[in-house]
Amino acid sequence: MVTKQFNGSLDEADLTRADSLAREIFSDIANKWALLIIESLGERTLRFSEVRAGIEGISHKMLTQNLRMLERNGLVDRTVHATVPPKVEYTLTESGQALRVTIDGMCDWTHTYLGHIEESRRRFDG
Amino acid sequence: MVTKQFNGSLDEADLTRADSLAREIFSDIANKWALLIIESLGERTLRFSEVRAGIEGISHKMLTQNLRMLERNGLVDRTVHATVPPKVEYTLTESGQALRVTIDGMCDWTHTYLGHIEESRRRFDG
DNA sequence: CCGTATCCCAGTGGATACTG
DNA sequence: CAGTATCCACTGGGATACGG
Repeated sequence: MVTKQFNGSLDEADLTRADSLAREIFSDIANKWALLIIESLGERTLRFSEVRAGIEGISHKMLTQNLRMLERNGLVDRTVHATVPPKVEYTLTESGQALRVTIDGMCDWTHTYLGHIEESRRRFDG
Repeated sequence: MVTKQFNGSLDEADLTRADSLAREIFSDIANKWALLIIESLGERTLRFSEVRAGIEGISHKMLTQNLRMLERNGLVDRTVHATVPPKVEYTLTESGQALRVTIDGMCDWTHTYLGHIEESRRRFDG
């Protein structure tokens, strides 16, 4: 980008691009299944079927779709073992681990405020 | 719950209930719009229309719906000023603030790994 | 076992209009 | 200005089947 040679910082077009990219990534990742998959993988390496078993209610399709998305964004590594039957393993990358830490925070939050939330719901619903 | 008097910990039924509740809360909150609303509110108090202006692409309906949900779960306070025209203000509660901290973490993460992600996508798509 | 493709329905969410 | 309701297009996501 030509304007960069005139100043060290990003120009407006770059900022816009970076923002919209950030927003796109956020939209990819800020969904229930993606977060649950990351949380479920944790520090382990799991097979497709094991991830599936660990997440109640996720369909085959949603799991595939989200794992692909996470792989594309570099959050999980996918290893195919050329055996019969095939065996495919998933594991979090460094960036995946980094995100997991923040998701752990969300989970902790949920448990910390469970009581508050239940009570708030009762008040609201009544 | 009767069994509680026999031991200090939660019985199985309670655990199941707490888990499914936690899961339900997680499903409520782990969606793009809810997270963006919380992040956008930050430490400020904003009117409905101001929140809307701050979040590109959110529809009137989605904003209302998510604000209601957040209010119900006790993450935002809603104050109606009985003026003409009406003025409704939203602000994060203590629990909302606590969750915001973890969402800030996700945003930081996004910006930290922006480069990694872009490159990973290029590799994947090619 | 894992992945992709196809079909199909239910529910999400946008647009619009009306109320307080 | 904010909320609710109605309508409807659309797609998200489940079920299923087949391929590697």
